[in-house]
Amino acid sequence: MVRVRFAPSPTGPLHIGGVRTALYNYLFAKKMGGSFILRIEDTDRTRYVPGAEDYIIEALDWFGLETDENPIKGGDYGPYRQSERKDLYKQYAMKMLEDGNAYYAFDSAEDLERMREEAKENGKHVAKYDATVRMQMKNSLSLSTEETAALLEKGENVVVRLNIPSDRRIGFKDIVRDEVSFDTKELDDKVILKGDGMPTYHLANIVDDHLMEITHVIRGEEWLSSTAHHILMYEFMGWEPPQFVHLPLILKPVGQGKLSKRDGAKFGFPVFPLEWKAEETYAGFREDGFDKDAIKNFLAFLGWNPGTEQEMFNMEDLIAAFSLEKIVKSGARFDIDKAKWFNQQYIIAKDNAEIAEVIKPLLQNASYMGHSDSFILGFIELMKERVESYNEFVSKGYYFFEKPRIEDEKIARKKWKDENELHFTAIRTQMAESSSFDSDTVQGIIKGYIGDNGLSFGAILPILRIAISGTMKGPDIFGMMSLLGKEESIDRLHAGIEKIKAL
RNA sequence: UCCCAUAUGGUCUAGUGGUUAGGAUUCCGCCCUUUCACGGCGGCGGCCCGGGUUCGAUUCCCGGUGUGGGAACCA
Repeated sequence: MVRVRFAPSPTGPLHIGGVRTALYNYLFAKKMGGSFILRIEDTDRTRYVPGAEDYIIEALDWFGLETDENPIKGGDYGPYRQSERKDLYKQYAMKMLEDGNAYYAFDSAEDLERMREEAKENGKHVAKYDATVRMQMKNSLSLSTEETAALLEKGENVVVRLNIPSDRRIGFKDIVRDEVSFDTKELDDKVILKGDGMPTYHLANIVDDHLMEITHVIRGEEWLSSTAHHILMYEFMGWEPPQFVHLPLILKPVGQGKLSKRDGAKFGFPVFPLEWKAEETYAGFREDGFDKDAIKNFLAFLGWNPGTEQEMFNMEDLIAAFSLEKIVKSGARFDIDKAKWFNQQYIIAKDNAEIAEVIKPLLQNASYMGHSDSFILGFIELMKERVESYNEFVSKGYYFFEKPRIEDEKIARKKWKDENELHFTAIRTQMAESSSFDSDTVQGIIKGYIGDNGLSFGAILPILRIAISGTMKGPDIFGMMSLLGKEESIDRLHAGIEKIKAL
């Protein structure tokens, strides 16, 4: 039975890279008929951000990445919040202590600082708390039993560190990267239990993954370097380690480094699934009008591909096609253009009624009230191929709900001829007299008039379009007029012509 | 600096000891549409570098370089 977990830390809003990690875990779990677990890694009390856990849950919920076990609904392996498992970790730290695989250390922040300074003076570029300095530090290895007991009694700066063996090669198999190995002399004696009694990530992680019977650890590549520590800890505990899968990181669109929360504002696109409001506000894909399925499809392809040329995948197909072996090894730059393209494709393919559910609140926010469902559905049909986000239905299609602003003044001026006055008066009269006003009828009236009077389409259509919608860009003019209705179309034609004349 | 990982058009990627190195996106052009968009067609653009093995290397080997990550009582 496959069991995987998504284990974010509630230190702020869930990053889009975290969403991808969650997605891959979910896809793998579903593919294998296994369980997908949410575990909250809140062991750092100084970085805890209220609301972050709710945000994580809401984001997963928005994407429909349902978890089988989580802090809210529980499960057979709970609790699922590490802060609630505090006592558990201590036991295992004690076990490692007893076996000599860990030791107490009593160094103060100043002691550690001094150690680092000295290392630097000795020409070392990296200062690690390891076998080379271990015996010069204040710990249960360097101190006598009595001294140790006294310091333990005092209780200041007491941490538990891993006793990393020297001269060993720790190797493991990563499903994406194959064999990876580290020399233990590169590894530091990591703190596993902190002064406040909380475990660090490393301890909590292996204890929980073991206790929760996690079979595959699918996480970001930033963890690759500490995996040797984890393997060693599984060994110390006599536990079977899970399979490891380190995902390539998502990089900035341009420049150096991984995608960060600042990049959103910098490049003008969201890097978070949902909007996050704190001292600063960070944009969210949802609020920016992205479709959740489009984002999932986009994210799935950032670091993975099925090896075929298909790239539009619904969840079911994605689950069927997904495999850990096809995960790409190198980091992927975040490309918002690709995300927008996926979004547009999804909007076009989406059922109008479904789109209506999403955009109705947006229309309300813009104070566009009181429109019938059929009007909204007709509006969606006309606009869906012309927007790349849900929000653009409102920003680009505003003139379906209020009087248009003349945007293409230059074209209007250029196309305006005095005789248009006469033509449009005649057209208005014909429209007023028409008993029906469907798209074909409107088209018949306009084209008929043009034909009967030996005019060119170019003499009439651009002015008509600008009068109705204010812009040269937009859906089929006859469809728009029909949807707007006879009264409104005639009114706009009249008012529009007056405005154009005055330009 | 050390360790680990990684390297195919601008970006996301497929793939191979002999291929015109494929797809997607972006950009450009044409067609469709007397608008825009969608769609269709076409184009620009690529195997990190240097050695070696080989009849032949983008592919295998060695060495560089670039890039990413890590080197916390953070995750």
